[in-house]
Amino acid sequence: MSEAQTLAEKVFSELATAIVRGELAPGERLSEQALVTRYGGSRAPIREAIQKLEARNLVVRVPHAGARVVSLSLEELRDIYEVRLELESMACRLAAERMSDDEISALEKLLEEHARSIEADQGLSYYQKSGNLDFHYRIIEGSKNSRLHQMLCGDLYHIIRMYRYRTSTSTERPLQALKAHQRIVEAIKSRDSQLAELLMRRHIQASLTNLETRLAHEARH
Amino acid sequence: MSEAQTLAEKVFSELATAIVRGELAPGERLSEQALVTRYGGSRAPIREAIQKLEARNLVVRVPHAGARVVSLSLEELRDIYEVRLELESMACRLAAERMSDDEISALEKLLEEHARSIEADQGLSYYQKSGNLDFHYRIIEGSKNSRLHQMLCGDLYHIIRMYRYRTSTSTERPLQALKAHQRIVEAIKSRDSQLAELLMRRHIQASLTNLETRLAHEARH
DNA sequence: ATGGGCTGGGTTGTATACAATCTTGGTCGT
DNA sequence: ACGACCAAGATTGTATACAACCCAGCCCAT
Repeated sequence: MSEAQTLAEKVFSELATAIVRGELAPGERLSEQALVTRYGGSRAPIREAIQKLEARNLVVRVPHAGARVVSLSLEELRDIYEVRLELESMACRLAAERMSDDEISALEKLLEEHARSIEADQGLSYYQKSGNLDFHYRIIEGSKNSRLHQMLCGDLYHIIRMYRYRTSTSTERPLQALKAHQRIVEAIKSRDSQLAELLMRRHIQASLTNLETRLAHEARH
Repeated sequence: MSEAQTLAEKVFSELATAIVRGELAPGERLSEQALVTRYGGSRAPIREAIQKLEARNLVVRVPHAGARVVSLSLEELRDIYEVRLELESMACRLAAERMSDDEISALEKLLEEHARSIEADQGLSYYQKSGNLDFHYRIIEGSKNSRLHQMLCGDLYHIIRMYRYRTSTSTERPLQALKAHQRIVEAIKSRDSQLAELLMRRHIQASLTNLETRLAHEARH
């Protein structure tokens, strides 16, 4: 993802992916000593890495008590999705107003690739893991709002991806999602910002209800 | 604002207020050594404090080059306000749906106090500094969305307040703002979430244009 | 048996020392 | 004179050592 200019950044990066992948369970404690023996170095850069994780809301740190991998309640997760829903709808509206024609045509090509990927049946997981995010990522970039980009990509997506990991979307969703994406791009292409926002809102809301049913299903496990 | 359980938190708190108040100019460099001699302690807690500041986007840190107080371009400031506009409008919509009747009546009383404050002419500055924020703060809390609260109060408001400091609002605005606040509360009381959102959007947009004209005026100074 | 207090171990917070990197000033060459 | 290179100084990143604090387990009293 990024080149580690310093040891602290490197450790941070590795820990972040480990948390997102679920290799470190939510609520699990992060002992500085243990991390030192595992990743090498000394406690100073490890502490810095942990603090960077705290800044991105991936761990919770209480003074004199240590750091734990964040463990979100269903309410908190709902809160996050609620915010994401609003921000990404906003991003889509702005993208419809601000994306260049070149960016839009590049986006169309991306969706064509996705369509082929899905037909091949092989790239189903590829689409879901990287492609879907890639689409949303481009929309966010298209908003031309750096702070919005930072909030969505820096702070929220890690957590969302973390909780999406276990809820591998059903086989039906990729097609459904692709169609939604196509309609969104269509709206963007015609510079209909209101429609673009509305479509994105519904698209994300669908994924939210999807997640909720899965979480509810898992809760009664 | 908060009780400092550790030296790092204390230094962080002091530095944060210093930055917000403009005692540390945007772009000014923060030398760890200098901070040690000023605030006491050693470099470890100072570094931690600086990192906390970075987490809240109050300073920018580049590896091996040190930390500087954030200096926002007009575009970045516009981006931030754009996001705040959306999030706080959202908060107002949610507040209209979720605030308890008691909270709403408490809000009404707050506005009555503000009205008296303004009439007394004395509390004009009080209103602007603390009261206005207090109103918005209660709306945000009323949204019952913890992450939204965190983003608006934790990340965005420090920066907004930092740049509002020099642009002391004109004497006319408090009255105008109070009226807007009253209309908003009215909408909330009647549980008209759409109207509440719209009113809040316009209210913030007004303050945004106000800020923009002041910044433009200052730019040509 | 149960609840409260205390003590020992371990963890985090802080201080100091060393290494790696950047910056600044000067010098040299063109 | 101007620009590039180089070295010294200063600053940040990292390592190690010490102090303060929390937590678990045990003991004792009720």
